[in-house]
Amino acid sequence: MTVTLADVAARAQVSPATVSRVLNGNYPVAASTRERVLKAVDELDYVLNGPASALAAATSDLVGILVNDIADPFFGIMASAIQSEIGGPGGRAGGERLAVVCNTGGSPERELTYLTLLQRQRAAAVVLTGGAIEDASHVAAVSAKLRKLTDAGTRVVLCGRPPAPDTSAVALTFDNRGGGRQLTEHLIGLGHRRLGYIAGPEERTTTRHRLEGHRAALEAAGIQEDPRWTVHGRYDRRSGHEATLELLRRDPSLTAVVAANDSVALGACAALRESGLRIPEDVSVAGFDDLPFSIDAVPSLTTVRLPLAQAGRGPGGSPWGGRSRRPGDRDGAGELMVRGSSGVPRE
Amino acid sequence: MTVTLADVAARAQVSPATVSRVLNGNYPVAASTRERVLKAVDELDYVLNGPASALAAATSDLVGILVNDIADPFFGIMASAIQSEIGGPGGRAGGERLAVVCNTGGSPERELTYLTLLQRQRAAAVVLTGGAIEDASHVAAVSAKLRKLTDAGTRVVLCGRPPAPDTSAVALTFDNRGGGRQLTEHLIGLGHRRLGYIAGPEERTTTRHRLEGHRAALEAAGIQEDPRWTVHGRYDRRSGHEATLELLRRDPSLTAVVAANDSVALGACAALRESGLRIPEDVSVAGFDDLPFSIDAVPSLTTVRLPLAQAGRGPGGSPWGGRSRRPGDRDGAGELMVRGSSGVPRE
DNA sequence: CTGTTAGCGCTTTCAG
DNA sequence: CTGAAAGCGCTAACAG
Repeated sequence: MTVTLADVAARAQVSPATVSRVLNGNYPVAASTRERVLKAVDELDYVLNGPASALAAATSDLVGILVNDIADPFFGIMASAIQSEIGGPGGRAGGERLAVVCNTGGSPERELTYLTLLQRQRAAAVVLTGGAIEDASHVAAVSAKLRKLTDAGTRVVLCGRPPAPDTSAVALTFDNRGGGRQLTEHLIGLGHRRLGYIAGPEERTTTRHRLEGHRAALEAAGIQEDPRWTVHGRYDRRSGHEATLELLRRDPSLTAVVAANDSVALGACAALRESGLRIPEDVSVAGFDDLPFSIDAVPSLTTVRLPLAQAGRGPGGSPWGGRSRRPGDRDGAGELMVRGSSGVPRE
Repeated sequence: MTVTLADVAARAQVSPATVSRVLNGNYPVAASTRERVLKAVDELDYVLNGPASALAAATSDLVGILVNDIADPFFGIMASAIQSEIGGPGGRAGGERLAVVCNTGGSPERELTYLTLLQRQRAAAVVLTGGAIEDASHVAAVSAKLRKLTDAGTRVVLCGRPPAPDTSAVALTFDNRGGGRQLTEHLIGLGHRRLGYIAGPEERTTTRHRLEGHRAALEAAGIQEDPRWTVHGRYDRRSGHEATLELLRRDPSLTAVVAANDSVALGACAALRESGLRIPEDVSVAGFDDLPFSIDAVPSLTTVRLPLAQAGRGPGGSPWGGRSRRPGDRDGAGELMVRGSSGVPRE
């Protein structure tokens, strides 16, 4: 049947404990013994039983990464960054830690379900990425779960979402508000006074922060916002397309459209073009995130670059290094990327 | 300390065995008893210990999905599709199965490492997505691993890569060869006779198949291929940019560039534009995969659409349904999407 | 540095 | 339909 640690021990003529020590490399073992054990492992083609060792040690090598949409490169890039950060050696069995990417699809229930599943697996850490849902009861439920997780020894990291109060979770945030503000300031500086805004789903922190930044810029410039200028949608291209058509219907005199993210902006560009409008001559467009494809849009997209690839490497050092973030550290700042899709308004 | 099944049993005044049966729902239990148990679970806020149950039952709910690059939507879309396919109820503990997305980064070693990790976790299933590496020793190593996995009861599914001989792995392939051929036939039909090809990394099945399709089309049209017309690179935008410059240097008379995938094609477009060439008037460009952003390129990309979102739903029914693929079923066919980036050659 | 000895928390026959 | 008991395979004190 399946080879167990005891079989290896027998073959190497040592005790099971010794084999375990060799495999985990966390305890001194004589070189000659180690070799003998390793040889036996190899000959028997032995593979450690993960559940058994997790049970005995009361921890596992799993690290859960929750994402809202795995098909969206925004999350893919973060997940990739996080994974390579934790991937290094250091896992219990001398091997790598297993990064578990879980796709919540933006659903609160699934988020909670995955958190429970991860709790059940006694995950070593869980990382929640992207904007959080702002519904009060859900926030409470998540906080409670996170508290249980940290109590059980699971490290919790929030990446791109605000800190969870009453929780020992480390938070690495992005400055969505500041980025949104910069973007709109740039457009205003160009002379725009009538700007449409395609926001993401409501009740999402990212959505709210970006929108707040936009409004702060408007206000600072003394521009009175027209309620017709804001439309909510999803974070995808299709949504950007529809929302832009809606915006145009509501107020054809808009000279700029600011989108919740780059995908939405691409959809907006398409809608504008179909409507016979030139970018940026007739309408300027701006995105957010600076995903790789944004530079290839024509004209290339003016957007805000977020340090997505630095996710998992907090300002206070890697959250995996055991050091938690020092209060006072700044958010991951956004960098305004001015490109071809924004220009001076028509007339 | 942490609540165990025994605590629940005590509170519900039943034996641990009964609690287990209620939780797993795979054994008759009196309704009144069940309720009592569920109530206790709720009151105690009990969470099943995954490792312990995996150890005792010798299986787990984990499903591993191996991807070459999680930041690439090509894989993200497939992973998402697979996850939603397996996500439904049916996991051991009545809950969802935990989909584990593992990022190999295209490295053979990491692929093997993850396979071992998954084997160690006694995964319920593993899905390998995307092109396989063709190095003989690696292929042998992977096959051996897969055989061990299936022997241990893990279901193995190959998605977008050729079947593994001597393995009971289910394979769902994409018709890369046919797609490549269609694309080039389209270009030839337009009048192109001098076509550059930016291939993916060597020793990858996807790369080889797409290239073979391209060459088959060339040959069928009686076009003698010039060795200078093919360049190998990576599956990303940057690579497409560099390769295009190289292609232009080698033979400025090229009238079309066929790229390994859409990202590469975008890079190619950028390089062409920087070189003062218009698309498609001076040079036509074609991609592969039809990722969401491709339609938003300007001009929009002529490409081949692959049924990525159907990954995990094989032609013979879902591979998760227990039914394996019937021999003779056809590959996931590619659909030629003719768009603005391809046109008749100059002159 | 190595062996012995208990469990970790759950599932699963086997009885009742 | 329910309980008792025997592990699943490994780790972690504790001695030597």
